[in-house]
Amino acid sequence: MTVTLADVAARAQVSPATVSRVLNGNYPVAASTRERVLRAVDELDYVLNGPASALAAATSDLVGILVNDIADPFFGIMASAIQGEIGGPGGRAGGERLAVVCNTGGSPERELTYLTLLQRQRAAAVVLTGGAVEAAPHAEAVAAKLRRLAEAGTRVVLCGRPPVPDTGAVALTFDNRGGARALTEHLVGLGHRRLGYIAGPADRTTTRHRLEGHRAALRAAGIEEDARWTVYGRYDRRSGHEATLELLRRDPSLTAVVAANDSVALGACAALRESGLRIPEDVSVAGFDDLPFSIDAVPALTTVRLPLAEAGARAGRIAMGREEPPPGGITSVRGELMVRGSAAAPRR
Amino acid sequence: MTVTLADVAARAQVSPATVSRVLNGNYPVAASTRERVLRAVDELDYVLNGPASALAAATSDLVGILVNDIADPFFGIMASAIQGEIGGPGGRAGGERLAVVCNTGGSPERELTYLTLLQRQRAAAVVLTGGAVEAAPHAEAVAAKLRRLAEAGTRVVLCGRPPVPDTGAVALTFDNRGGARALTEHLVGLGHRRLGYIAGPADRTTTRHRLEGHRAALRAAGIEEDARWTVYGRYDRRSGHEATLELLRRDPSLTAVVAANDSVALGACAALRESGLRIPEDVSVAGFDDLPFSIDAVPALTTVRLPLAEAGARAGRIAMGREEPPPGGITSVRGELMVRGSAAAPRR
DNA sequence: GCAGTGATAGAAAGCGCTTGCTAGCAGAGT
DNA sequence: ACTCTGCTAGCAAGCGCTTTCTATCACTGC
Repeated sequence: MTVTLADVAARAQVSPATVSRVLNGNYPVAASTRERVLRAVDELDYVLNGPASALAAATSDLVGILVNDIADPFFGIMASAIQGEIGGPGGRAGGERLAVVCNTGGSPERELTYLTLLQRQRAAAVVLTGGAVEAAPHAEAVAAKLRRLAEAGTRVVLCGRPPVPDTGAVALTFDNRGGARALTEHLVGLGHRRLGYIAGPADRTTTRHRLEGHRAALRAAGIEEDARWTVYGRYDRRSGHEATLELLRRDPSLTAVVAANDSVALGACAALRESGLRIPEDVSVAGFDDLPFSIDAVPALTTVRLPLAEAGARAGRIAMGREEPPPGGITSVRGELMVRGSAAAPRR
Repeated sequence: MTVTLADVAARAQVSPATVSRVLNGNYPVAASTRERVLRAVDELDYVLNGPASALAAATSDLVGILVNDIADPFFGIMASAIQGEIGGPGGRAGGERLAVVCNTGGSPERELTYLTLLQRQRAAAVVLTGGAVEAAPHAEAVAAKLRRLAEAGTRVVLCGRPPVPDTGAVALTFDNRGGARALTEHLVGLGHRRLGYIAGPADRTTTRHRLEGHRAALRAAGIEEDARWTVYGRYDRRSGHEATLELLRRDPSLTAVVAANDSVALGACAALRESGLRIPEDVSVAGFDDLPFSIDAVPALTTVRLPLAEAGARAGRIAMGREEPPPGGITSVRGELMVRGSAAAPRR
């Protein structure tokens, strides 16, 4: 029923071996023969059987990209950049590879299961993006999985994610700590002394690093920490909205709200406005990531731009073996402070 | 080097066949035997060889999701919902399936290539999302591909995409025409008579349908069309920005700008503001899709909400054979007009 | 004119798994 | 006691491809 290599071979009057070689192009085949084979392929509308080929060759052309939330442009932009370099169809990369993105939804179990699924498919490479869950049992399970993948010849790249020692995984880490620190320093420089902070989920590396940067800036400015000023939530708008109301309840005198990311900041803006507060006159707001919509907020969001596309592209190239990994397999990618209208000197 | 079924079998003192049956669970195996096998699997840290299994069983557990732009939440939200139902890891679906999203970037060639790649992998199902390219040669090529996929037993579902006749593909289509019409009717009802329209790429079904709906509303209101009022662009913010400046140049007396989607609308807002125009006092703006950030625009965007998550979930279930396809394999999903602050009665 | 040399093509042995069919065996029925 | 039946487990034949090794053939050079 379905066309096989043998059918093509018969039609082209050559052996299956020859057809295989024409298709893979890694063995000399006379031009005339090649043409005959190609014609037969075309006429029969033959499509290689991926599993069979992967089995025989002991390699596959699958590349997995793990993201925490595919509906979040933060990941979408990275995934897009990675995929662009993987080649996938249309990429300038050589053999066509199937770059697939897997949505973990931030769940550690799903992450692990996807990793297993990818291992099962004998993926050529795997790129993990975004913050990792820090809880020890999970972190260790992931490390073990990555080690095993590497052993099986799968290239592993971490993009915007902290290094995982002893796994052979290349890490392009975002300098969340530094970016957050610069951001808060900017606010402090404007004169803010009472700053609320809306953090992400408590067990994520990204959350911790950004919070650490924020606190480092406060400490450097001699501002004493107030436990009421930090609220944990999720990385979405809704969470920013809720958390802001909570912050306002805890301390109505806050002059600035620093959000874990831009979506959260947007939710914060909405909550502030609903509370009758003007931005930035009454309360300044700052985000993180500088996603495309952030510049359209009114006022435009002061935030930290992360080179998502660049980092993704680089991760993609490294995953494809088209670029040298950084020395030591680890490098830190810095963000850039984007000063815009949502943060100004406090007036109260 | 790598552990195989045979290794597990040896360790559990059973035949490979038995191990396979334990793992697939579709054949009676005595409880004691099963347990012994499972223990061996665990001890050896065995991971099934996907390609081998797919080859032997002539099926795979891969489900492909094609999106036009993975960095666009419009697709991200649908993809997320689809993936949630596919089961993937963590889903309540039975056997674990690898739901993968493929980013075509809106390119017809890539779309075709991904389809081939998926066919090559003998995917269990494929879900195509978003508008299709209408150019005849391409549309036909896609139709042929879908037909072939269906023949090979791959379930094909179109989500937010027009039906493709004679392919056996199930279609959950968005009623873009109706939504657009309702939106423009709303604006016209507010008193607008000179409305600019920023369309998407000219060859997309989505673009055409929305534009048709818009024009139908104008016609119904007896408003004569002006060719200057329509500008084509892409589905992104930047395009909205540029197109708006162009519209303003062509006819500074416009009182409303209707955008192809919310991102475009955001760009339009920015351009209007830069041009010294207030929203909605001087110019009303309307979007489409109602993405999460749209409510945070200032003023909040009047737009048409598309049930992206619901449609995606349904598409996912159908792809998994867990829900009956709609009668005739085709159904239209309606949008809902969201009246918000960005559109008001014209003042000039 | 004959061995030597390259260039091409074929034969065949798997790759690791699934599954139809068969075999063994214990308890049930007569 | 003997066949029948139902439950398990094993055998072995592939699934469709890649790749090593070998064979063939046309030249080349002496």
